[in-house]
Amino acid sequence: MVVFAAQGDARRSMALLWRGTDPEPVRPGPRPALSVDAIVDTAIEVADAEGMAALSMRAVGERLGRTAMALYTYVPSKSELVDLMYDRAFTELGEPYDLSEGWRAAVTAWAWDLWAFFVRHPWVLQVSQARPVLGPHEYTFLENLVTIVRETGLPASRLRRLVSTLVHFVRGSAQTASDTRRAPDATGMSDDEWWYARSAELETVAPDFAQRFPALTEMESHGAFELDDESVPYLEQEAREAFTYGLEVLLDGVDARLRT
Amino acid sequence: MVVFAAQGDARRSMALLWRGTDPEPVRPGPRPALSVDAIVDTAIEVADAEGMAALSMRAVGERLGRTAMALYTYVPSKSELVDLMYDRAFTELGEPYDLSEGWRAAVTAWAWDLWAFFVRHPWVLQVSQARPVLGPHEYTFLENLVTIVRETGLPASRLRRLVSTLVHFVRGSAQTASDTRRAPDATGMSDDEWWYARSAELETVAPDFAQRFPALTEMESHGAFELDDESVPYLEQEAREAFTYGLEVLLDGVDARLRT
DNA sequence: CTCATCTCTTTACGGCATAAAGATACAGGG
DNA sequence: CCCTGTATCTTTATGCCGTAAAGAGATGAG
Repeated sequence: MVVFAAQGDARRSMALLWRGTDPEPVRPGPRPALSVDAIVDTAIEVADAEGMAALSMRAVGERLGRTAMALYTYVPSKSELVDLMYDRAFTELGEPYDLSEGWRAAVTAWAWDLWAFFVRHPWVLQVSQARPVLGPHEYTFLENLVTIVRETGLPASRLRRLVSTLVHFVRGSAQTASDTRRAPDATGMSDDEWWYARSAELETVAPDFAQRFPALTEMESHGAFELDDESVPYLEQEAREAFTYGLEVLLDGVDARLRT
Repeated sequence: MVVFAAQGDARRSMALLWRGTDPEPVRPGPRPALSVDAIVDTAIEVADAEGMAALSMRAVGERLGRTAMALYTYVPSKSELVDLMYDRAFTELGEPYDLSEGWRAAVTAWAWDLWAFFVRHPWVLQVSQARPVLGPHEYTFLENLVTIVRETGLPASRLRRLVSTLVHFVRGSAQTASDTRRAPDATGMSDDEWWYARSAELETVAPDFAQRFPALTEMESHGAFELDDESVPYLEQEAREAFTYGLEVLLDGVDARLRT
C-alpha cells in the first residue's frame, strides 16, 4: 500500500530531514551505539533487497543487532523513517546536468538516471507524492531538472506542467519496469513459468480470444521485439524500448510546440 | 505496498476471472448466502472508501455480516480477491470509443476516462503491473485503446510502445492526483494546515532556500495557477492542468512523427 | 556518591492473513 | 423417513506487524 509521507510532527520531521553534519553535544546516559544515518541506511538496504512489504522495524533492528524498539530512540515512527529513506535515496541524483549539448540531451540523461534510480529503489515509487517529503535531496533533484528545462525558454506556468509531465512519465514507466524485475523473486516464479501456466489456462478458458480482442491479438502477434542481450529478460528490454520511444515522442512534442 | 497480482493457482484464478454467468449447479450443503460477486463488490466499496490499507478480510466480512474466514469459501486468498476486484473495476471502461473525430480526439477521451477511473479507484494503482491479472475486462479496456491507436497506421511494434507510453503517462499523473485527493482524509490534515506547518518549518530550517534552489524558487514564484472553481482544491486543479498539458504534448509528438 | 538523563530491552495490545477443526445445513439415496 | 457426504460458516490459534509502557542499566554533571 501507499505509504503516506510527512504525517508526523512537522518540527521534528523537518529537523531530521535537514539536520546538518555537526555532531550531537555530549549528554548524560549511555553513548548511542546507533545513529539516524545507520538506521536509514540499513532500512534502505532492507527495502532494496526485499521490498517495502518486508521493511519492518523488527527487520531493521535485527540487521543492526538491536530490537525493533531501539529504533524509536532515534526515529519517531516508521512513517518518518520512510521519509528519511526517501530523501536520503535522492542523494544519488544530486549532480547537476551538462547543458552544453542543449536541453534535450540533458533531459534525456536526467530521465534515464531517474528511471534507473526507480528500478534500483522500487520502494521509492510507493511513497505517496501527495504530501511531498520536502527534504533537501529531493529539492536538489528537482532543482536539477528545472535548471535543464528552463533552457527551453518556456514561461514558469508551462515549466511547472512540463516538469510534472516528465516526472509522471518516468514514474509510470519505471513502475512497470521495476515490478517486472521484482516479480520473479517476489512471487517465486519465473516469467516463463508464469506465462506458460497462464496462457495455457487462458486458451481453455477463453478459446474465442482472437475474435473477442482482434486489435490486441493482431498487435501482439506482429513485430516482436528482438533481444540484443540474452542476459536481460525480454520483458525488461521491452520496458526499456517503450521508455526510449515514449521519451522521444514526448520531447518531440515539446520541440514541435517550441517551434510554433 | 504493492500488491502482487496473479500469484495463486493459475487454474482456479483464471476460472474465477473468466467465469461465465451461468448459475452454479445445486449441490448438497447449506445454500451459499454470499457469492464471489457480492464479495468482490463489497471489497471494492471498502477499498474505494477507505483505501487499500484498510482493505482486510475482516473488514469485507464484517460488511457482509460474516467473519473473515467465511470469505475463504468463495475466494482462495486476499491476493486473488484483489485480482478479481481489479478486473471487475475495469468493467467501467468497457465501452469502445467513437473514431469519427479521428484518433486524437478518441485517445484524449480515453485518457481522461482512465484518469478519472484511477482517481475514483485509487487502489487500482497499487496492483502491480508486472504480472498482469489477465482478466476479460482489462483486455477489453486494452482492446479499446489499441482499436483507437491503430488508426494512426503505425506498425505493430510502434503501436505497442505507444500503448505502453500512454498507459504509463496516465498512471503516473493519476497517481499524484489521487494521492492528493486522498491525503486530507488519510492524514486527517487539510492541504492548507499541512502546507502552513511545513513551510513555516522549512523557513527556519533552511533560511537559504532561495540561494540553494534558485531555479525552483523562480519557477514556483511565477505564474501561479488561477482557480476557475473554488470548490475543487488548488492542488487537484494543478494536477488536472498538468495532465491536459502533458497529454497534448505527447499527442503533438505522435503527430509530428506521423508527418515526417 | 547521587541524580537526572539517556539507551535499549522486555512485555503487552490490538491488528493482520490464514491454517485447522468443528458445528451446522441440506440434496440425494436408501 | 433417516443417513451420508458435501458444503457453508464459526471458533480458535499461530505468527507476523507497529508501537505503548515500564523498567534495567550506563554515564556525565554536581
